[in-house]
Formats: sequence, C-alpha cells, structure tokens
Amino acid sequence: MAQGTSRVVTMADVARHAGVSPATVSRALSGTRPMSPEIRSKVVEAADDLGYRVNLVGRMLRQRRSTTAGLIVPDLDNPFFSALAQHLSRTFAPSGHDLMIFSADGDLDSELRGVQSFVDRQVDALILIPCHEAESASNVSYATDSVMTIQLDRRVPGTDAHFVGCDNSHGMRLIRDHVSENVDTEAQPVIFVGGDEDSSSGKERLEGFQREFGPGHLVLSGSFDAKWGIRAANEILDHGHDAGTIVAAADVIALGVMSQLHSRGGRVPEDFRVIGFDGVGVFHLAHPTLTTVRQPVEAMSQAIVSLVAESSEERGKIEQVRLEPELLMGESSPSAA
Amino acid sequence: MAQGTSRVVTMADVARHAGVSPATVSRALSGTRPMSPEIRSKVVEAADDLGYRVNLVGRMLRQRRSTTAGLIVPDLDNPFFSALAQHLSRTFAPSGHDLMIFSADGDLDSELRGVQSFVDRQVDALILIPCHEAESASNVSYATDSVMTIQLDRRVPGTDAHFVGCDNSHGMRLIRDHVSENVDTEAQPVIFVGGDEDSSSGKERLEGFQREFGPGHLVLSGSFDAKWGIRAANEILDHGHDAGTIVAAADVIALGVMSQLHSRGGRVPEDFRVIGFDGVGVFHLAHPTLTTVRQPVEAMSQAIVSLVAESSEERGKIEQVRLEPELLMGESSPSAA
DNA sequence: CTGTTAGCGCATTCAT
DNA sequence: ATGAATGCGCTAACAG
Repeated sequence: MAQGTSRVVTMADVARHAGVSPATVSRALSGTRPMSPEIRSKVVEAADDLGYRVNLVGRMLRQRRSTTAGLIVPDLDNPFFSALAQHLSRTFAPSGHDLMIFSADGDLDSELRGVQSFVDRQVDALILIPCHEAESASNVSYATDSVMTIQLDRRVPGTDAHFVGCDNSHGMRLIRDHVSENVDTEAQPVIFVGGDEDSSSGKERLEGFQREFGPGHLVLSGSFDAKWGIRAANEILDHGHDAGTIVAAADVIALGVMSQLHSRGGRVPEDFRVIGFDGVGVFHLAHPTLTTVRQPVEAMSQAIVSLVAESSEERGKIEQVRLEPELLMGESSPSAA
Repeated sequence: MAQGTSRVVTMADVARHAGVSPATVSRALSGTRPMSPEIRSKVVEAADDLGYRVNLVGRMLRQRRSTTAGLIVPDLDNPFFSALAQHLSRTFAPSGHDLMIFSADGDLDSELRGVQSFVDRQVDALILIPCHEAESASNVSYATDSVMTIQLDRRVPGTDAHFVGCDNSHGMRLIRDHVSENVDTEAQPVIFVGGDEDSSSGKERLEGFQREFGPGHLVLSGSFDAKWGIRAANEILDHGHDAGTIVAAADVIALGVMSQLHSRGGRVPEDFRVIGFDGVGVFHLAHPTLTTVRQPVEAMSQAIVSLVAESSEERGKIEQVRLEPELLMGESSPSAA
C-alpha cells in the first residue's frame, strides 16, 4: 500500500541537481522571464529527471492565484445544470484553468459554504448559478467582494457581478410564433407550467409568456423538476381540460407533464401539444420528441471562458451577456408542414 | 465594482487586536490545545470583530491537508453519475470536508489532468470513477501514490485503491429471478443490451447476465448512453424480433431502447419487457415506469464518507465494499400479480 | 541574465 | 498556558 506517500522533491532539489539557484528553476519552468536556452534545458532536464512537479499550494500562497475556476450549481440532479457543468468543463479544458464544481443542493447555506470554499481556495473566477433570486444576494456579494464572479443562467438583481445567460424573452417569442402559426389558440387553451418563480430565469419565462400570449391563460407555478410536471399535468386534467397547448418553463417539467398526460390517456400531440425549454440534457429521450427552446450552452460557456481570460489581463467593467436561444422542432407540437 | 478586493486581515492582525501572540490566535481558533477560556473568548471576539477568516492556503501549505475531497466523474451528462455526485455532495456536507467535482469528459487525458489537479491541490481524499477498466490504471496509480484514493462504481483491477460499488452479480440475479417468475423465456427471447465493456461495471453486468441466463441469448454491447439504446432497439427490431425481454445495463440505455421501440410501434410491456439498471437519476421519467435494479447510492455515499473519516485517524488496509442493490418494480415488465 | 533575500499566512516546534 | 522563532514551497524584488 503506497497510499499517502507525499511528493518530496522540491524546487531546491531541482536547483541543486541542476547546479543553479531556486529562482532560476522557477523562471525556467514558468517561462516568465527571458533566459539562456542552455540553462533552461538543463533545468528542465533536471526537473523531469527527478520527477519534479511544482507545488501548487506554495505557488498559490505566493501569487494569490490558483489557475482554478469554481462553478456552483444549485443541483446536479437537474439535467440542464449538469449539462451546463459538462459543457463548461469541456470549454475550460483547453484554457489554463481547471474547473471545479460544487453542488449547493438547492440550499442557501450550502451555497454560501460553496462560495466560501472557493474563495478560501483562491479561485481566479467563480461562476455561480444562484439558488434564489433575492436571498442569494448576500452570497453573490460575498463572492464579488473577493473574486471575479460570473452569474450564470440566473441573475440576482442589484449585484455587481457579471452575468451570462439566455434571452428568455426571445425564447418565449419563438414559442409564441410557433404556436400561433400552428394552433388555433382561440379554440383551445394555452397553459403555462412554470418553474421556480424565485429564480430569475423562472420569472423571466413567466413574464415572457404573459407578454407574448397576453392575459387570460391558465398559469401554474412550481419548481424545476419532473415531479412538479407530473403534478401539474394532474392539475390540468383535473381542471377539466382534455386538450390544449402546454408551455413548460423547462424540459424536465415538460417530460413530467408528458409522462403523466400519457398515463392518464392524454395523447401528444393529438390532444395536447407540449413545448419545453432548455434543449440540453436528456430531453431527447422523450417520446414523442419534445419541441423545445434550446439554450445556446456552447456560446454561454465560451462567453464565460472569455470573460475569465480577459479578467486576468484587464479589470474591465461588469458585463451582462444575453445570448439568443433557438427553437428546436420536435413531434410534441405540430409543425406547419 | 468591488471585484478582486482580497482579504487583508491576517492572524497577526487578530493577535495585535487581542493583545496576544499569533500562536495563541492559531490555537484559540483551531482549538487544538488547552488554554484559558478568557483568552480564547477574547481572541474569538477579536477575530470576528475584524471579520477574520483563516487563510486556507497558508494552512494547507503548513499542514499538507486541505479539508477537501475530490470526485472525478467520467461524464456529468450521464444521469447516474450526476446523481451520484449529488448524493455524495449531500453526504459530505455534514462532515468537515468540502467535495469538489471534476468531469473527465470521458477522456483519459482529462482524467489524468483531474487527478493531477486534485493531487496538486492536496485533497485529503480522491474519489474516482475510472473511465476505462485497463487504461485508467496509470491514473489510479498516480492518485494512490500521493493521496488516499477510492474507486467508485468502477474498478481497475490490480491497483491498491479502495473500492466502493454495487454488487452487479446480485443485481443480475434479481433480474433473472424476476424474469423467470413472470415470463416464459422459452417462448420469447431474452436480449441483453450492454454498456461499455471497457468498464468494470459494464463487464460485470454482462458476465452476470451470462451466468444467470446461460448461453444462447442475443447480446449487444455499446456504451452507457441513450443513443446507444436507440441504436440497439433498431438492431433488435431489424433482427426480426417483435417480442421479448430486454435487459439493459443501465437506465439511460433502457430509456433509449423504450423510446425507439415506441417510435417503431413496439409496445411495452405487451410486446417487449424492458428492465434497466441503476435506479437513480431521471429513470422515473420513462413511460411506462421502468423496472430497474436500484443501486444503493446512499449506502455507497455513506461508505465513502466513512472511509475518508477513518483514514484521517488510522491508515487501515485497502477496503473493497460491495453493497447490495434492490429490484424496483415498474410497469415496463409484468409483475406476478 | 542569474543569484540572494525576503515573505506570502499559517501551525508547530522549543523555550519560558 | 503563552510567546518567540522556524519553515512549509514558492516567486517577486533587488542586486549584481
């Protein structure tokens, strides 16, 4: 059992082995200063001769940087968040930063703990999907006070942190256009199954729905998970509806809705049309295929990585990045054909 | 814009403010040594008077520990892994450790990079779901050489790392018992849709299937995702089968299978029975509900946290923990009724 | 271009 | 029980 054997070879060892000073080793390996090629290669050779690896903690203490970015998600069980985490990992990989992920488990105290964890570990940037529109404010402030912070997908108003997210209004407009082209909304009801209204994205989608479709529609609010979708479907059917167009604030909700409609004999798309939101994660497992608004996760990830890269050069102003989603046509709603 | 303002108050500040020495502050706050209550409370007061927070990096450098555990998953898009990450986060929360998650994106190089990241950041324990049964060996070795390492769900043979996982053989036995009670396996074929055979869990489930059901069954191998399930369903139908019992090596695969069967007119459970494996994540979104083997994720998480806690006290022997799964009855297979 | 020195913040000797 | 001194490993400032 070799567990726990800590690395012993230090910069001083390499310096001795190469016959130079520790400072020279540091410069040779980090390449920050010009130096004679012979000495450099001699140092490099000595280094991997001894199997040297720079001690990141020593470097962190000295430089107060860590080549680390932190991501805090409210919940990894939500496929949209885990997909976002996955994309972000992939996008960060080629950059010099390692992305570490922390799950706040939907809890404000855990969220704070995550922020503290990352601040204490001196991450260069903190990416945060806030749990709560209002109550996460202090957590976001805590973060912005000590590290470059980017809010993702959800926004806490009144904080001086960057924001990268999707244009939810535009998404709802895409849905409205699609629906009004293909459905007689006079004859059949349009129903909104919302998510968590304490999150900015939930709120924006609700407001977007109301702006685009006008008043007088059945609007249900719940949370961003499938169980709520199941309950919402029950509410809709119990309400006496046996047909209609259901707009869900997230794919997981839409999947729950479809599953329960199906169980109780409602046909999609014949009786009910169902439209989701997010377009990443497991949504394609639905049957029938889900029509949804796809968030531009690649562009969002790229925007974040760029922000992080720029911030190490110059301390710019606070950016608010809204990226445009697109409609992804599925079988759960009729196409114009 | 207050971003980037680093914390300035240090232990020396607190010491000055309380009129004691830095060493006393250290002892008062970490509580490792006995001391007079008056001085302690005076120090504590001074500390949160100044809003002092211990600098973790300084402490890490000194103690070579970090109150951090690292988790490396192959892929966060797989709902089983993200559910596992979520459970583990929750289980670690009450312990003194913060869990950081890293996604290897299914890639051996990324996996190595993750291991290095965590080792460099001096995590106290590294939990690893290896990408590949054989080729991850060097990565696991790298980890065990410098930190207490626990393999999760998948095992690389011949390494001296702990292992926590589910008893896949037993899971397959549960499936066999269920199937033979309810289906005439002489009249209709039993088909295995496997996952990645380069992972130990994929291999064990395949072997379990073969041991339990015997030879002569159609066995397909692919990967642990829904797309493969869709392709597998096509292969099965194209093979000429119009009925049978399909055992999938994972729920995501089963969902893909069901979705595609459904699309091509196969009825579940009337024509095809479908049984999954994992029982966590989004499997309950299936329609009909999926019969599956549920991995004991809570017990697995608990076992890991216990191992980590114990390892800080004593350096025990290498543990191999196999926990028993249970059958979760759904509508995708007939129950004895 | 390279070597010497100092100090990041802390926990731990050793001395009292 | 407390204080003074040391050094974890590294890089930045200063000399040369």
